[in-house]
Amino acid sequence: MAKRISEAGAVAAKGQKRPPRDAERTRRAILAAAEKEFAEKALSGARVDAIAERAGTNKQMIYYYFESKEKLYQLVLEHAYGAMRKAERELNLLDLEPLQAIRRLVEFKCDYDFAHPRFIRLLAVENLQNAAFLVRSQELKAMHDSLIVTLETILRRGEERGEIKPGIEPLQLYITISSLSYFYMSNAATLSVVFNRDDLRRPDQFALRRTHAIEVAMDFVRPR
Amino acid sequence: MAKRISEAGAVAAKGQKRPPRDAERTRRAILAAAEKEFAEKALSGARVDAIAERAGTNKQMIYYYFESKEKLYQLVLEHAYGAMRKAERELNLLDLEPLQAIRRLVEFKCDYDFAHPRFIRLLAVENLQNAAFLVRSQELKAMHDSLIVTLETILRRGEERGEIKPGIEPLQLYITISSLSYFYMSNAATLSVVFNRDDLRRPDQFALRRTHAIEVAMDFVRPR
Amino acid sequence: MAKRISEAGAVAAKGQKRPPRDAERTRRAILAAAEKEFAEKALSGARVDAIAERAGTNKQMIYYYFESKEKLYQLVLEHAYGAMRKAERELNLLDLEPLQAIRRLVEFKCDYDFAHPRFIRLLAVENLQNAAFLVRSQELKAMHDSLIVTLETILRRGEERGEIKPGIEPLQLYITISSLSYFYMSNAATLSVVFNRDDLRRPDQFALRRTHAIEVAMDFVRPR
Amino acid sequence: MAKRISEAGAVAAKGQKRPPRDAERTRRAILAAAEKEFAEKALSGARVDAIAERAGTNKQMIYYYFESKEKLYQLVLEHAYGAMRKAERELNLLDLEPLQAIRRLVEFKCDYDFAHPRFIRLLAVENLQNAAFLVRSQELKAMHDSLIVTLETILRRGEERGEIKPGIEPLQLYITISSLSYFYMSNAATLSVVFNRDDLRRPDQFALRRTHAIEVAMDFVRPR
DNA sequence: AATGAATGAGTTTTCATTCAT
DNA sequence: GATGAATGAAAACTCATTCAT
Repeated sequence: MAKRISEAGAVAAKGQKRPPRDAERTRRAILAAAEKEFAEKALSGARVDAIAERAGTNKQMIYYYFESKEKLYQLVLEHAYGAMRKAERELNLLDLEPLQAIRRLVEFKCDYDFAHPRFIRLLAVENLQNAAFLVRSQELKAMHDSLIVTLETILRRGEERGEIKPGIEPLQLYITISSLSYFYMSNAATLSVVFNRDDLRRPDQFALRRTHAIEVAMDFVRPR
Repeated sequence: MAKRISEAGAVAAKGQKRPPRDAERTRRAILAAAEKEFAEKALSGARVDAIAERAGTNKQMIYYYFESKEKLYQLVLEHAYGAMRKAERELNLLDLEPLQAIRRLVEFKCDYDFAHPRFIRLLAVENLQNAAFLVRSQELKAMHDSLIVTLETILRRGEERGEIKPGIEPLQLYITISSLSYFYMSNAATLSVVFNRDDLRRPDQFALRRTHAIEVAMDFVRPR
Repeated sequence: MAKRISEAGAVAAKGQKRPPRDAERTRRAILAAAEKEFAEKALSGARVDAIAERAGTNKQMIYYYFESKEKLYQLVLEHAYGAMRKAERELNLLDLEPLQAIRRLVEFKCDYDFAHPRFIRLLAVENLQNAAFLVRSQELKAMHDSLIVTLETILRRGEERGEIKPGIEPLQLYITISSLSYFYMSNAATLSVVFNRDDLRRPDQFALRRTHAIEVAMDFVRPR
Repeated sequence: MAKRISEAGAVAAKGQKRPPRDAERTRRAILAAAEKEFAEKALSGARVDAIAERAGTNKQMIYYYFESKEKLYQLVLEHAYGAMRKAERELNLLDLEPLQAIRRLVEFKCDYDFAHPRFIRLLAVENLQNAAFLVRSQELKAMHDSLIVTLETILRRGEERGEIKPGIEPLQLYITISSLSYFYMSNAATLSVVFNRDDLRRPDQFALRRTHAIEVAMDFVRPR
């Protein structure tokens, strides 16, 4: 983008009044912009310039607040992943009946994945990088496997009451529940092309997926 | 890029002797190298230089044979996707009993995903690009939805015989079957970190996943 | 490009002190350097690196300020052509007697062509490109044919007074007047070789051309 | 241009039968193609690939017959320039009456320039290169200034008879006569844009130029 | 805290030329 | 004579990062 000397800086980016020197505001604007950019373009495809422009600020601010593109990515990833984990914990699944808890988890996964397409993309990006940045995150590693323990508890309770098929591995179940909506969302683009369906991401179509996912999960956990 | 002069010129990257001036061989070497590079680094992260080095040739050959990095990516994608579709078609599911057919499809998906990690990654890459290249591929669009028609036939047959639960949507079922192994493979990196399990990609662990996937699918399709 | 670290950063390529971080100065230095490079080597032969070096900056600044080599060329062309047109307008030919006006125009064309060899070359370059960039220039197209109207007025005035031969086409006259010095300057190199005259571009030799050109033009416009 | 292995060389370029192994034919095809390419794109912009394709042969033949791109350019230039000089000599101006000879020369220049736009362009190209290749051409330098001597003779004859204004410099006259059609042709592209006339190169328009050029030259040489 | 200017190291692509058959 | 394959050098352009104000 060529700079034109004369008009430089005369008018603010969006024409909205922006209070000058608001550190926190700038920081957040950069983080939000970075989330979009990284989700859309992956780490290697994201451009610092583009992030600055999206944030309505300039490149230097990114280095001022975040040190480097990679550090910024790391933070974005932690934010996105942490938010999902936080929401997951707030489900308080242990307060529900076993079957209700399973159903609730499936619903949550579906709703979250549908509502957070950028999270889905960031996760895909990070997996393509072999979780190189997730590994380094002390914060996220601390959240570890509490969910698996929770699921284990729920499954055992259900088994004892005869409401849940015995022998289910909590990790496998979690992965299956996650996959049911994640794959649909993460691969919607190619699925749309291959099956000539351009409506998969429409709410009404996703509702069908959600119903289906619940049925698959419940059919699996219920004893026959 | 290190220059190898003496012995290295004689011995190709993989230790096989490479006859000079063999167009077809060079072409294939580039395609194979590109598949690796694109699968590892995505389109934006892949380096033409790196592809050339991996192929034991120089980058100009890439332009000679493939015109551009993007055209090369397109071809790689078509090859990888086409190969999967071909294998899928060769299952001849219509020759099997309905339940056997469903089980066979799940097994195939698991085995294929496990055996072709680069295909999984290329698909993830392409989805991050919103299938921008798949859309342009006339070849792949032609393969369209024959599988969905096949699944529909199988499901109806099974319904009629009372072996399969009525009302199952073939597209939803296909997506579910696909997701069961795909998600496990595509997200193995982050799952490993989050659940502190560095063994998910080991064959024995994947075997557990495979068994689980079959059970989930069969529990879903069987009438209760 | 040699790295100058200590004192060399202070002193620019031409021995003039160059204040750092002076956008306007850098921009102008690039434009001036580009004019030279394009005039000498044409668009395809000009090197972005060479322009940067001539401007005492680095090539990235060229992209920063001008976006691309072609855009830079476009600007250089517009500058050079615009300057000539401006000078032409400032002749105020309508304020002169008809014959004086014609003579004045011939003198101007000679003087301008002789003083601006780079303009001559840029015009040749642009013509080799079939005026591809001039066509796109809104700015230059706006200057259009005011000169032809002016000439028409002068010719008609002269005709009425019996000072100018009737029936002269203003466009043909303008082209002829332009050609008399332009061709001499644009083709001086080959003429020098073919006629074994290495002095054609010397001021004294050009003065002969100028006198000759005036005579040709005046002989043509005067009634017999 | 990417090569597709399968179809390589199966069909000839234009589908016309081309006798294999005809050295002279290939040579000429390359020269003709090169003339077009160099005239269109100048030396730096011309592509060896493009010349080969235009000639319906391959790059290597160019090196086989002409050694290098520059040598090929040199030959093209010599051919084009030599042809013009040859035609000029064949005018046999000394056999005509002085005024007839001048008029004949103007007509010839106009007709030749109009009929040989590539020659005009090659000359412009060579002048942009400061006649670097013309200088090296022994062949062309040998043709030297015979024309100037001829003109001198004609002028003196005319002077003696009182048909031609005394004191005319033959070199200046030759340059003027050359410029009258050359400039019109060489700068037709920019003139068209600037004066909003897209018809300048049409035969009927050029005929007007020709008439005008003759009038300018004759008005100049005739005594008043 | 904010901004525009500057830079070094890449990255894709091009191109004249040569090699092998 | 003819052709396709191969290569080294350079070209335009990009991009993360830092400097100066």
